[in-house]
Amino acid sequence: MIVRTRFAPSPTGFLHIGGARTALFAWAYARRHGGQFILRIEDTDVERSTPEAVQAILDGMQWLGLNFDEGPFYQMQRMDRYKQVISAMLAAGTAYYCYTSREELDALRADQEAKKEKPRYDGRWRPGVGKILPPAPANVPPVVRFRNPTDGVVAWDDQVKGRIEFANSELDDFIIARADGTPTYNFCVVVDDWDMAISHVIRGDDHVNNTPRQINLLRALGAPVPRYAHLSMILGDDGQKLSKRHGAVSVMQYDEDGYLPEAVLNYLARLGWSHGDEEVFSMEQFTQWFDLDHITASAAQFNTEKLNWLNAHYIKAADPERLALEVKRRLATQGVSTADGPDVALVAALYRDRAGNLNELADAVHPFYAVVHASEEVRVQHLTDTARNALKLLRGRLTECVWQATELGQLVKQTAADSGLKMPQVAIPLRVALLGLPQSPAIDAVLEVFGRERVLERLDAALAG
RNA sequence: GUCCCUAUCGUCUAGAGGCCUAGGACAACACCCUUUCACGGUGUGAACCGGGGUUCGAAUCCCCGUGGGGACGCCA
Repeated sequence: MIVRTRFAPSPTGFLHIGGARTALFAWAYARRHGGQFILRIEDTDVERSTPEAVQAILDGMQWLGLNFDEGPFYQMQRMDRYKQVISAMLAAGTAYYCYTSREELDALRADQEAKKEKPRYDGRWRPGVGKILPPAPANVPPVVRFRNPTDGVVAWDDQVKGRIEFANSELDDFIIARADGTPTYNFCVVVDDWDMAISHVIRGDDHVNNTPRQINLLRALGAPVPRYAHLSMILGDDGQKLSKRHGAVSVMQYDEDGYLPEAVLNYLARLGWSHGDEEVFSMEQFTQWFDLDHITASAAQFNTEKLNWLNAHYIKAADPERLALEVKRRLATQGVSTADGPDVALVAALYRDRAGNLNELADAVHPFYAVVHASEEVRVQHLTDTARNALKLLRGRLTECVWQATELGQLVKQTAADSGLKMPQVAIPLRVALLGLPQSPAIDAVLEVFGRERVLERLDAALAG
């Protein structure tokens, strides 16, 4: 069997973390089996779909590197096909016109709710042997309903949840085409999955209840039934359902917040799926390991701390040149140019072990390219008279020496000794003088990367102040 | 209300009847490293929702309860 999976978002908002994981799993499954991954935009809700949302989804997919082999397909461009199938169903008697108005439907629902029954269509326009239908009302444009089987059960072996069964008596004759003729979701999905030869439908858990309807539809059409895998949802950090107020943010927000895509991907891969004790792995590994058998059936809570840890891990391992690009991009938005300073990759390499995210990295690197004045408190505490004297002594020695870390470190150490001070008593004031901060990576490395000229410049400015 | 799904450390999870005195990771805590701040290293504490079965034996299978989630649209 050729594996063909799809990701089918509706463009009513950005690509959020839940959608991203669904896309990731569907993508990985196709990759794992040498199949195809298809992107399909479900834009039949004309009211809420926007081109901006389509773009946002595409951007999110691209940032994550979830490349698709076919698509994007747009359902709005497939209207002719849907209408053709609907006519065929009408002709075959597997679908029928229903003239029940929205008002009547509301009344029916209210009545059923009052009786504590499950609200559903009562089949009043469903044709039946020996059943006399009322005359079609003149000015009511009809909807088209699917003639769902009335008895028996629909069942499937869900690849993550196991066997699921629904009694047909629980299902009603749902609408497949609106009064204006446009097809509805459950219908479009079925026709698309059929036409696109989707072998595995990997999607959110919220679609479990749609599955029996879709299977019935597929059968009525004589189409093959794909395999289904329903992923349980992702809860927010606080255990609450994800919503706009609770962390359902765009994946692009993670870019903005300084996350590396591979960290987000790795985190998402482990949220609801596992491969023994493996925690840190590349997408190459993931696509070799991924399977549907090891997906958790229950909902998972998002844990920002673990994501942060992974992000820091990937930053430590990242190529300094790449880090430099990210840092420059971020500094540029703050109006800071790195053109006149030391090589950004060298500075980034100095700081990558201690940055939690790319924004922190950019902030740490910042003082190398723009004078950052130490706070009054820091100056008073560290730039004492004894410290200043030591720095003056050091300054003199710095003009002549070999500009190399080990050498520079020795010099600082020697200066401390000559001034009757301990190493930190010179190193810390030196950090304050150079970077405006009492902490930095090893002072010898900082000096080396910073360069003689700039070091002397900053030292002079600090000693003059 | 009805239907469907689900339940192992605070969190993500390993676990397919004996390998479980329940493993790993994040977080927490302690110690070590150290030129500051970090990184890192080592170690500690921390869980099978409750009740019934089945079985020689259950975290694992079944039933009930409880908790959590989803669905019940001319939304997707």
